[in-house]
Amino acid sequence: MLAPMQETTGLRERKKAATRLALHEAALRLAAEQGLERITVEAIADAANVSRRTFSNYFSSKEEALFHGDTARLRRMLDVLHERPADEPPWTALSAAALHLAAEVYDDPARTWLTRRREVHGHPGLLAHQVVAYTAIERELSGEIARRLSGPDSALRARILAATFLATLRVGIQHWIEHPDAPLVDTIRVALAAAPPATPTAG
Amino acid sequence: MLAPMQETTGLRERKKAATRLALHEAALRLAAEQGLERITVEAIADAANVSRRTFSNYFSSKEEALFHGDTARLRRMLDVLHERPADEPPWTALSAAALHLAAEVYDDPARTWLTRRREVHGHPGLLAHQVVAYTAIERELSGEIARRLSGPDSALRARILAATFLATLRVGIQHWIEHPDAPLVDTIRVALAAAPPATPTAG
DNA sequence: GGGGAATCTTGCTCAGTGCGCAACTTTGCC
DNA sequence: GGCAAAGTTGCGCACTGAGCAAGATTCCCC
Repeated sequence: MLAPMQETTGLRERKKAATRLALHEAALRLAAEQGLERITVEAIADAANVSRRTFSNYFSSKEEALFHGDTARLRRMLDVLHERPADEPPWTALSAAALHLAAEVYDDPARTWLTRRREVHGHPGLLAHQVVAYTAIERELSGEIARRLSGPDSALRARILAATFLATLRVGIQHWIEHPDAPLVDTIRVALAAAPPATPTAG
Repeated sequence: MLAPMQETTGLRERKKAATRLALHEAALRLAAEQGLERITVEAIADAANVSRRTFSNYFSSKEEALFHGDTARLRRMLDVLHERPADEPPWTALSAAALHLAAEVYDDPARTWLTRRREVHGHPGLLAHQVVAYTAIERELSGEIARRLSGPDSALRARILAATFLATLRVGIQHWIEHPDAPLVDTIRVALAAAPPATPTAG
C-alpha cells in the first residue's frame, strides 16, 4: 500500500529511464546556458552520450525533452489523485492533488524547474509546447474523474473538469512565475478557489 | 454602429487576406483528400499558386494553415464579446459569445469545418495544434475579461476565466464531434453550464 | 499622375530535423 | 548457455525554416 512502486524493475527499464533523464537534463542545461534556439538535437544527444538517432527514439523534439519534467510530474499527480477516496467530491480531490504537486515543486532543492520556467517565460514560442504537455494527460485525467461522477452527461462533464482543472493549474503556475508575491501553494489555492465548477459535490 | 467594419481596406490587405485564405483552403482540401502526412508545404503552395517561400511568410507550418479557420473564428468571437454590455457578468457574456460562435459554425453551408474536424479527430497528432490554436488568444481574451472584473486577484481570475472558458469550448466541440447526438449549440450549452466558475456575478 | 518609400513575392541556399532501414549490442528468460 | 526481444547506432534522404537580395506591386503625398 505504501507504494513500493516498481521496487525491482528490470535493468533494461532502469537504463531507459536513465537515458531519458539524461537527455532531459542535458536539454535543460544547454537551453539554460545558451538559449533553446542556439542548440541542436545533436548537441543534446552528445551531452547525454547517445547518438542523434537515439534522441529521436525518446523525444520527438527539443521541446518535448525540455518539458519531460512537467509530463512526469503531472503523471505523478495522477497517481496521487488515484489514491484519494473515491467518494470525495471531484474538485476536492483535484485540489488536493494539485497542492501536492505544488509542494513537490516547491521542495525541489536544485530549482532547476524555476530556471527552465524563467526560460519559458522569456520565450513565447515555448508556451505552445507547455500547453501541449498539459493537454497530453487530459484524457487520462478525465478517465480518473469519470470514476467520481454519475448522472447525465457525466462523460462530458468529466472531460470538462479535467480540461478546466489543468487549465487552472497551468495558469496559476504561470501567474506565480510572473508575480511571485506569495508562495506557489497559496497562488494555486487562490486559482483553484476561483475556478470550482458548478455543483462540485453533486457527483 | 452596424459594423461596416473594414469596408474599404487597401488593395494590399485584401490581397494578403486572399492569399492567406487560398493557402488555408488548399491545405484543407489537400489534407482531406490525401491525409495530412502525405502532403507537403510545397504541394499546398502550388495548389494556391504561390511559392513555397511565400507559404512560410503566412504560416509557420501545415498545421497552422489548417487551423487558420479556427483562429479567425475565435477572433471573431472576441469581437462579439467586446460588444456585449460591460456590466454583464463575465460568464454570461462569454456564454453568449460561445453560442454565437456555435451558431456560426452550424450555419456554414459547405461544412468544410466538419470535414476537417473529422480529420483532426482521426489524427491524434493534430490535437496538439488545436489546443495551441485555442490558447493563442487566451491572453487577448483575458484582457477583455479583466475589464469586467474588480476586486482582489482580478488579474489572476481573469486569466483563469479565459483559460477555463476556452478549455470548455474546446472540449464541448470535441465532444460533439465524437457524439453528435444533439445540435452543437445544445452541447455547448451543457458544457458551459457544467463549468461556470464560482461567483460568476461577483464582478 | 509621377515618383520614391514601403511592402510582398520569389528563387536560392543550407543547416537542422524526422524517420525508415538494417546491422549490431545488450538484456530478459528458460 | 543460448535464443528472443528490445535498445542503439550509422546511414541516407525527403522535408522544413529562414536569411538574403532582386524584382514586382501597392501606397502615399506632392
